[in-house]
Amino acid sequence: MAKEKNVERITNMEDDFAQWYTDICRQAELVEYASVKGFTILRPYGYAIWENIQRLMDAEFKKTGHENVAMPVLIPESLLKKEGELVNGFAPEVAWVTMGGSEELEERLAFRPTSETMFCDHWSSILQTYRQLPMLYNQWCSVIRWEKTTRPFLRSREFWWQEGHTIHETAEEAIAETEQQLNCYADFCRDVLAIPVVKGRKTDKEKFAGAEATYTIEAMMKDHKALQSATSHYFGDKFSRAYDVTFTGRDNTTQYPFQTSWGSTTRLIGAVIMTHGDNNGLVLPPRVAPIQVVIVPIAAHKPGVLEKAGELRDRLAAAGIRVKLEDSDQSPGWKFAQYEMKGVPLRLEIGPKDMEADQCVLVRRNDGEKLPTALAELESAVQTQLDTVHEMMYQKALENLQEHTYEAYSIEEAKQLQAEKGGFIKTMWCGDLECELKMKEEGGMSSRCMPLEQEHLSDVCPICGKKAKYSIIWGVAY
RNA sequence: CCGGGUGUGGCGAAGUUUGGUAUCGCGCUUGACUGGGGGUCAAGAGGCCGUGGGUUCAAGUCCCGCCACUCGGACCA
Repeated sequence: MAKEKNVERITNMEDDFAQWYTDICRQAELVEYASVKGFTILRPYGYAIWENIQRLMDAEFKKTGHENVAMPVLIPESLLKKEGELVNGFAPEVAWVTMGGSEELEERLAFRPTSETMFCDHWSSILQTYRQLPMLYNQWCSVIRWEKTTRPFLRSREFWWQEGHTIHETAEEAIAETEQQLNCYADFCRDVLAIPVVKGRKTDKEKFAGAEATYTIEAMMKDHKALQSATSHYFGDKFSRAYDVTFTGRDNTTQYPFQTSWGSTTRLIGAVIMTHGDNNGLVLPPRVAPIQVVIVPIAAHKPGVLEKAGELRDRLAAAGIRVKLEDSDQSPGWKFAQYEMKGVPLRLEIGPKDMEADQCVLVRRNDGEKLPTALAELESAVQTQLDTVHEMMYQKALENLQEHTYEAYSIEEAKQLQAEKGGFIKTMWCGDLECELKMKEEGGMSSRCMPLEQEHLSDVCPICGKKAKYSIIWGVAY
């Protein structure tokens, strides 16, 4: 048997899922801990995934007319305090700047935990007429929240994200924007990350501080826990009023615009890891994989092998595929294991035997299938396999989601299902906070969302027995 | 923030019970042979033992404080 080297340090996900996750983050060279507690460094390979997410998602935002801006990283305390709920929601986790050089500042400045206030402040100075509306802004940046417990990608004191902020003339338009962006996220997860999600609305308890409504997409990880993967908020005119953002309407009266915000973060990378990864390491969806095909030459010293491998690399690169020729002098077996750890969707093996037959061998990361492929049709075969891998990954994740979603008709049943199987538990709900708290306390689950696709499971809330208003999903969340 | 665990070359560990001047594997460097699942051999480089204090002739080892990471919980998106 071959000796195990690097991978021996990866914990099996069945033994300890949390440790498996941490091992992958480090072994696949995605992140490293910084010397500031709770902060992480995104290493080149991890950042490359984020760059692909940014590039593809940003293109979607642009299609619907959004423009990117850059706001200051610091927010004056007085400005942050103008909207009460937002302040209360974020107060425990705001970091402050109190010194400028050696001078104490007259007013302390908050590192942005989110930028609603900055956008509102800006709009209050530039908005004059309904003709300027809507304003559809987005920014890619990092924010700081002083979290107590941190984990790579899932929760850290600084994280990278995009935050969209828009204002509209009417409530209807703003609500439509909120829905559009939620759908944008859900489609992105499906089409780019191969992650199925449940779209829904948050309960009052779980919604964003200051929002009128918060919409969410919830994904299920391989350990059957829930991960909130993006959110979209409708604010009504609450912030507009708090920050005195006004415009002159069509009827020549002063009006407050209606506002939305929506965000997704590097947490999406955590979702990718826990949705697709296996005991050999990362499994990356082809559309965001920094390397889509790794070429491993076999017997590279034999005449013509490296030249042929280089030729194949050039052909694939010319076809727009992200390809890497692994021509180091490591053994082929080492390379196989290494690029499996890094989740590269396709491996291309080329050696003397292949060259005689004018073929190469493609190997899929997700299922290990080896596919002898004629060199003549390499580009199309690779493209087809990349699409196949994406589709297979999505289907597998969808099965996981569906097979671990259960219906419950009593709190005992919900409790038992969660304890024995985990996953999403669907019930009806009366809408009362007490029942939500009871489910948390007794069942150990928080509400994930009230799905947009509402179902009628029964007439009553299984927790209190009163008339049910909504169907709702419960789960243990990250 | 509460509770458990862990900090020893880049990584993983042994050594701590019984104090005596740091060991092993991997990785790294150089060279040769190899090459279709983590190859072989040879010669090398690399360590203020997380940190601050204390006890002692002597501390990786004993005592006290602190810090970081990690697992679980609470809090939180």
